[in-house]
Amino acid sequence: MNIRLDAIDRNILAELQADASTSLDEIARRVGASKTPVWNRIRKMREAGIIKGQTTLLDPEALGLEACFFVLIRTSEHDAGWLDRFLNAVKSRAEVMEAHRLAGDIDYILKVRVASARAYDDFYRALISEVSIYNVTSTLSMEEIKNTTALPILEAE
Amino acid sequence: MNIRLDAIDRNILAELQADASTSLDEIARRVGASKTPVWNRIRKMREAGIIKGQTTLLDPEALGLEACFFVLIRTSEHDAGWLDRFLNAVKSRAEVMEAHRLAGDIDYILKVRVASARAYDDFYRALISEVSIYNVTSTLSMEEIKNTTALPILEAE
DNA sequence: TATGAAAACAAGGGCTC
DNA sequence: GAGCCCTTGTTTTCATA
Repeated sequence: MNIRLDAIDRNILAELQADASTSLDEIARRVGASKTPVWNRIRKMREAGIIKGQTTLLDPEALGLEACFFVLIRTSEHDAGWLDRFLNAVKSRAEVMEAHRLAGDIDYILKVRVASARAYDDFYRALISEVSIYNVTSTLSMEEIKNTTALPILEAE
Repeated sequence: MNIRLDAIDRNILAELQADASTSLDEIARRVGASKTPVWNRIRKMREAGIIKGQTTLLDPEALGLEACFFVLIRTSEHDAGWLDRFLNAVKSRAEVMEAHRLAGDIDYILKVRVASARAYDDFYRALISEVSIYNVTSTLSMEEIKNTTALPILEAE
């Protein structure tokens, strides 16, 4: 699983993150190598799990997803049954784009995309009816300043 | 820019989100249409801005990005100069994956991916030296429960 | 006449030497 | 690093409702 990445590998990854539809020839030209080695590097990084897959990015607003909420959750319950129900609810709902367990006084944070404030309220009611939650703060995003899928590529590991 | 999406369009988008490398033939088979109409629909949705592009998803840990922080920011300053510096700092730093302006008592939230707590501290110091911030809460993610780029495809708009 | 099936073409990925 | 093959994206043509 662990392979060391050199400067060329990192450049290839940066190109693939920027646009997955860039042709092998073009990537090879940009990183200063030729087709075969570039393709072999990509294959190795895919096998090593560094490259997880390709996806198509869509515009949320064009799909009618006008609202994005961040949900800060504090809970008093930490038993296995509660956790199972919570994880299941979070993973099964497509509105939940992201969910993290946090260190500190907030236990969980969710990022939820929905059509409207009304749709968020439906989601919220469904969630708290499935799992009891001590304290929830729902915060509407007024403006998406930045949202990138491109991970920073570190200079050296 | 605005086009109405029917059930087939939405199925196509769902397939493309799940895996952008799926071939046209395969998508056509799955949505119950043939190649030409599927291709025309994809082209239209690209022109309409619904499809924004393709990207490659990488594994953060394999890239040495072991730490993910959520940064809750309250600020006392809201003048144009401050805002410019803040937006510029956020947009130019590759560690910042996501930034939103919020409604409510937290003004901004950032999601930041870095190699370590130490690297986060470097980022944090650089940020507050560029822009003065009234109150910052930095929270480490202990576990990424869910993280998807696939937007929910609503049944009807 | 508009839509989809199907064939033709071209480009690019995957593989070998 | 050069080159081949074959899949697949892209375009055009043809048929059909």
